[in-house]
Amino acid sequence: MRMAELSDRSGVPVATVKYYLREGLLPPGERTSPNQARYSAAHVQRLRLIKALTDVGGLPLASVGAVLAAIDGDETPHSTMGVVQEELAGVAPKVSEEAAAWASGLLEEVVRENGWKWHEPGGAAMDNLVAALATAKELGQDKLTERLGEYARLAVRVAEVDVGVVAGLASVDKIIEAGVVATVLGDRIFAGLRHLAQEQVSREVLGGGASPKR
Amino acid sequence: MRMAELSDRSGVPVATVKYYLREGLLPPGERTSPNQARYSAAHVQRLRLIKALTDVGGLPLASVGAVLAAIDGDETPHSTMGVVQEELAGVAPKVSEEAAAWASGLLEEVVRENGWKWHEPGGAAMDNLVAALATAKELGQDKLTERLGEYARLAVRVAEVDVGVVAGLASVDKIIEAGVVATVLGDRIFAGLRHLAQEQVSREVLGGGASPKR
DNA sequence: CCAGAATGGATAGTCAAGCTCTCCGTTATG
DNA sequence: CATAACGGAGAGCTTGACTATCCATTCTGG
Repeated sequence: MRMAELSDRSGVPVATVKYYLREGLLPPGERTSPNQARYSAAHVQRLRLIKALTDVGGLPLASVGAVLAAIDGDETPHSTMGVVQEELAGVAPKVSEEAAAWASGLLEEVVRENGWKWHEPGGAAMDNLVAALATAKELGQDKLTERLGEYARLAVRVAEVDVGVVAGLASVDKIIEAGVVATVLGDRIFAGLRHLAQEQVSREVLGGGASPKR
Repeated sequence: MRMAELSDRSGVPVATVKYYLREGLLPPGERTSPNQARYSAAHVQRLRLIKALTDVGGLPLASVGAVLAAIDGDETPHSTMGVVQEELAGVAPKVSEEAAAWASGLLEEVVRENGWKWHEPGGAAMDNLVAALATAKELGQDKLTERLGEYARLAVRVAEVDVGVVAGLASVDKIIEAGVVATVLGDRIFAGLRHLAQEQVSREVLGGGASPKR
């Protein structure tokens, strides 16, 4: 297919497709003459993935580029997921030295309790978590951080489901793409479910009150 | 205190504080003369909250403004949380008509299984969830959506902890602010824990492989 | 008490992200 | 063969979130 059809099938405007080509997010089509190209179903799928990562996942295009490069590279699923997590986490906001130290200590405890281990510790995901905990502390929300252990135990349960989603897929490529999608969309889906559940539980526990306004 | 100290204690540059004042995110200080003002500890706290919502929560300033207005208004905790969820969800990405219909059906099932009810159904949180599910469908990630029920059950468990965090606080104001923080930071914290857990579980289940690259 | 720093207020400028528009010379197509 | 579509490149646009510059007051330390 050519530009117009690619644009049509993916729902992405022609000008935007050209922009993605320029930025290297979409691989060039197969040349049929010095200045004509043909695109495949893979291009449509790729555009859909880009839309999912940006619109639903909220990733900046630069991060999408990094994730796509990781998918295309022949890394292991594990290391590809590492890239996804780094990009999904983004740059952690800075917090005060002492709050960060306190948060690291708290997290350390949880890590120990759960018997987690790292070959190369750290990573943006952890930096972000530390920043979020430190921020909660700075805002004086101690109740929230006191429950970290409970959240961690539930997070393990969720992660088990996550891994179940990707395990048992046929090809490595499938596993990688499913892993990326499960991680990025999974966060949104779980957050959405949590919000719905919060409303239900809070009505049960705290009692009525008006339903939230639209 | 005056500008310089407010800026210093909150870590927000003077120019930015002035900008927030202009935008109405920060209430004006108490006048001491026609063109001088004094700020209080409440202003410092407010600035910290703004930073938390933008930096950690990733909310645009306009949404922060809406959330702050809801906090300041004398709505019930329940309706304030509704505003937070609306703003946190943002504008749901558009998806195809049929994918959305399918996702709504799937979600309907989960809602029924869990016995959830709404006075005024819908809301941005649900729109977002539907969009995320529809996107997963469009990407062909059926495994993910098949597990929705499991995720929902775990989400309820998480929500129970969430509500436990805010329940039993002394004043209504405390409950509201804690609720906002727990919702916004809670999403980040849980996502972080989930990512850490994913790495642990995937190594156990899928076996080694290199650790993700930094 | 007074020089110099700080303040509040307003306006304009900056920067990055993510497109979108316009050309242009070439290529397909009815 | 006329006209529509294409690819490629460049400039332009919009939004969001600041940042910088002025300026007329108001503080403040020696």
